[in-house]
Amino acid sequence: MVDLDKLDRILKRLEEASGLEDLFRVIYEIRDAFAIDHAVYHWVDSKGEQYGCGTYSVAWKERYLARNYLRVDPVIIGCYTRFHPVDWKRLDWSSKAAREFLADAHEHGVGNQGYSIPIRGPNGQFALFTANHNCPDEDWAEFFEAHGRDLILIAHYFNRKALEFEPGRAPEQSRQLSPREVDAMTLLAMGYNRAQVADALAISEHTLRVYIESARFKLGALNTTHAVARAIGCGLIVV
Amino acid sequence: MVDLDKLDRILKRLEEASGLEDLFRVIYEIRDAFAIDHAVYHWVDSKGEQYGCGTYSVAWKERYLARNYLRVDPVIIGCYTRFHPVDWKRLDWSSKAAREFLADAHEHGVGNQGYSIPIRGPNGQFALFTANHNCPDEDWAEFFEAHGRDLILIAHYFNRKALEFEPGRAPEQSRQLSPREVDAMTLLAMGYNRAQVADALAISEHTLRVYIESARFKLGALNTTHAVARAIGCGLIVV
DNA sequence: AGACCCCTCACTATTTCTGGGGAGGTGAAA
DNA sequence: TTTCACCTCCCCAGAAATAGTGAGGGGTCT
Repeated sequence: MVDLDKLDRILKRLEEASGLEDLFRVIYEIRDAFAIDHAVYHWVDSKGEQYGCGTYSVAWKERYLARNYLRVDPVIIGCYTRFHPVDWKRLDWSSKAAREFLADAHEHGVGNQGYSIPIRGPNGQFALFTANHNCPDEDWAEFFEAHGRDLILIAHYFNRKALEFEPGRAPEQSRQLSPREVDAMTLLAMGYNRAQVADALAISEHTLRVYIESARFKLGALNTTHAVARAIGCGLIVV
Repeated sequence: MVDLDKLDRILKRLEEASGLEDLFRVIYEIRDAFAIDHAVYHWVDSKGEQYGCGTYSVAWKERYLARNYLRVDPVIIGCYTRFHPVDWKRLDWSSKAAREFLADAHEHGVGNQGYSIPIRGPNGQFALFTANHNCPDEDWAEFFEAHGRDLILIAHYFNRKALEFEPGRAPEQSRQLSPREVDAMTLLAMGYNRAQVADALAISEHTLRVYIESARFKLGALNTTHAVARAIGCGLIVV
């Protein structure tokens, strides 16, 4: 087990990190401290932008992006609906695309065992912190039994720094919707059309339109569907 | 400082909790273990529903609900846009409503010092874990310097259980979309209109429409916006 | 007291989406 | 081998959303 001093040092290093390069250095330290093959922090934006920081090979990182694996990767898909950190074995690898993805990953040096921790920040920010290794199932179970808590803390501190470095994320209060706008977005997300929403809110359809347009404007959305998608992605409404 | 055994015991208790009553018991243990006046877990839904579990007096809890303090409380408002755990002193107490709220809270036994940890789960779930006490600033700074990490872990485990107990959050992976449908939903969620999506996917707009209708049918959605909302909500697409 | 945001309502013309149809080809699983 | 889900294409009429304006009353914060 990683002793407290080691964990302490890693968290301190994370706290003191002053740039993305520092994070990149720390991720290697984490890998070495836990004696695993790979440690990876993977930021996924609600806009679909992503930022990875990890010990995977450059070739694999590029391939991941080039093949748009973000939309296939069961780790992303699985963790997105979970709070609990998850062992890769418990994810859904049944689809053909997922199996091909897995095979491809193995060929690029990704180990067979994985443990991923979902992390969420304000405005629908989402990230994953993953420990990856190549070993038998029993060893792996032992590993995350022993280090699960450490990894949660590391994931938390890592994301904290990553958010800090992310430009244009601090004063993002602009993305707040007024109560009426939230109502409108919520009902639209529930499948009602404008006439029904206006009726439900007991306002004229003209008024409703003003809300929708206003919300669209605030969210920087191109149309109603986009606005609803963003509102959900940003956690402004619940579906 | 709380020794490891104590933290260990609390986390174990949280892991093994089998009902909301258990959580209620554990929150008192946490308060005693850290020797503070209050410990509170506060779930806030984007719909405005809330669920509190803490050592505050019943009178204060009722007053909080009755006065709809959720919309006033600077702790909620401040933490909602932050990832970092936050000392109450660093929040914005400048508005009149906030100062009145604070005075009212003090009168109901809430201590002057607070340290709140924002926690987020899937589907825009949001909760706070708060440590509250009555003491001088220096003592408080020392407290969360010493116990910040413990509290993060406790908050994480607490929320994990709370999500588990929440009905209607069961794994609902039943509805799967075909790759093309996922593409279509994704691009629609990104704000493209049908012509643009069809163009991006290099298919005719008619074909695209078949995908959208098919996805709509599979998701039991009433229209495109609804389908996109559900696809996001079910984690079928990443926005 | 002025600035600013929120809520409410109105018009017109244009573009886009929806809900019914029908039809052929491919590939994987049973 | 058949079945079944998937991908691709087509028509049309009616319903819905969008763009570009406008205006007035209410509240809150500085």
